[in-house]
Amino acid sequence: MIGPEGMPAADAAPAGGETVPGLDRSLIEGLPAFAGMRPQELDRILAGAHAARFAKETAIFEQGAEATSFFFLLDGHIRVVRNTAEGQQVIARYINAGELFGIAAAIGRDTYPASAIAAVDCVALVWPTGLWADLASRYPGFGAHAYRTLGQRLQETQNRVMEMSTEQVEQRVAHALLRLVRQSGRKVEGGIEIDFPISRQDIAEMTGTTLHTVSRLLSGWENAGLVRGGRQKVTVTDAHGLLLIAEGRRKK
Amino acid sequence: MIGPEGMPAADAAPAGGETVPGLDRSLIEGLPAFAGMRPQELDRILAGAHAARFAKETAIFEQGAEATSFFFLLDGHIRVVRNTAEGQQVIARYINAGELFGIAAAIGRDTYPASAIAAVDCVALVWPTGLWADLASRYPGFGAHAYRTLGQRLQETQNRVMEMSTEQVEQRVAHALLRLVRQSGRKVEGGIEIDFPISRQDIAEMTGTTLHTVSRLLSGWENAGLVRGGRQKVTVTDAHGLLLIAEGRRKK
DNA sequence: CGCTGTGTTGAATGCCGTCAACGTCGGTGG
DNA sequence: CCACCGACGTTGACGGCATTCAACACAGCG
Repeated sequence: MIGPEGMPAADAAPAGGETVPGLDRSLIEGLPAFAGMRPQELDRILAGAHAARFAKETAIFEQGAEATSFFFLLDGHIRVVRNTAEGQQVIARYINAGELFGIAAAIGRDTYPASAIAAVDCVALVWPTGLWADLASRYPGFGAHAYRTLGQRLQETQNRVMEMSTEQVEQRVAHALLRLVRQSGRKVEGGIEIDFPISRQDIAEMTGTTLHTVSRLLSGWENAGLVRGGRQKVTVTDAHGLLLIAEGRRKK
Repeated sequence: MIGPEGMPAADAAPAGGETVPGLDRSLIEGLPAFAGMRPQELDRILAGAHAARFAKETAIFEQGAEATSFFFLLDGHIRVVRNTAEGQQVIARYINAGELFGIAAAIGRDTYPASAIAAVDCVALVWPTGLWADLASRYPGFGAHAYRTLGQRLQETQNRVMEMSTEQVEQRVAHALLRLVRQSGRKVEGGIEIDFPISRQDIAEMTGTTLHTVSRLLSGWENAGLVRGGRQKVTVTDAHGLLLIAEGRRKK
């Protein structure tokens, strides 16, 4: 985990945050997105960025807004949300520390296709969109990593379409939980806990169901000893058992 | 439409087809994917490719196979299909003439994430995967177009997730039909026809439902004068009426 | 100490998947 | 050319899963 230590607080920062002088290359060196770069290249990349804090439950950018920046999450967890014309919302994915996000520029868009909400207090690097082409071409490894990320997200999204097409709600929720603990899990005694606050409603919006159904399923699983619930908290205590449900091979 | 005329037939070609000498740059000049390139650049790009024919209902590549090539569809329509572990299949999208496909290389994959099946007889340009990095960096416009395409597909896929999360089957099928006629429609008297053979089962696999439900819906819409059906054929006769259904604003 | 957001649980409705049977078209081979 | 056969399509009946409606419990916070 990348801590915000030494990061000057920029409370109530405007979207895009405030410029923070003296970003240290140790923040990003060794991370996959910046692999294989020499120290002075890292400095050059950081020279175009500033760091910003985003308080829990604030929007980092909004769906439909002009894509003025792209981001790299240093610390925290972000919820990417899409709103339908009718006002319903769907959670597209969660972003973890170490991932690029808001890279509309990379795919030639000029507005953000979704909103990004800080699930907890977050710290991110922010670059102006105009720097994308420059960075991607000057540091091919960086661009390649970004496009690989994009490809992975496309594939994950298609997996989700497949799940929604072929599986029952119970299996989809189980799959979603397993994905969450794999991508954002934190070991605690007795299981793996999802590392950020997540409500039944959130899980419902990830799986295309209702909070009622999610609540019922979690209650049942808790009785069966597969998970432990809590307010905006889920701990998986028997990942293997949950996998059986996810794959529809449960006994009953 | 780009015709296969003058294209030497390469029946029973292996995946990847047979090399066809003398590809003419007129095949691709003026197309968005190759916009802004000088004639000799087009020739250079074509020098690395060969053209191949793929007979209707044959596989151009298979999910999980090593990604040895990437493709540009000159003529025809391609069905991109993903298979679940349990043997069910889901149609990820259709590819039309003028689109790149099989670009696993662009996102750093070494196997194809889905299968590509020729929905009709097709003609495609084929490049070895190893040429991707070269082409994308030497001709930035080409790379940018490919990544834009990728981004559009990601967004379409996410739209589909939203539809499956928030809409009823009836609306999803209506949306799917509208998308098909918009992307692959051919004007006929009395409406717009989907330009390739498509069965009720295919539509079901696009929308996460069953052929029975699709059949019932199409029958109903035919009685209401919105579409005309046929064996592996659908013609939309009242796109506006269908849009009302798609958006859930139908009278009854 | 009340208010709001979150979570739980019961009951009823209904969409749509499943099962079943039949009809129809088109290609193929005799 | 015609008969056959398999793929595709239609329609009815039934039932189950999950949403919807409703009521209540509980926690955190001002």
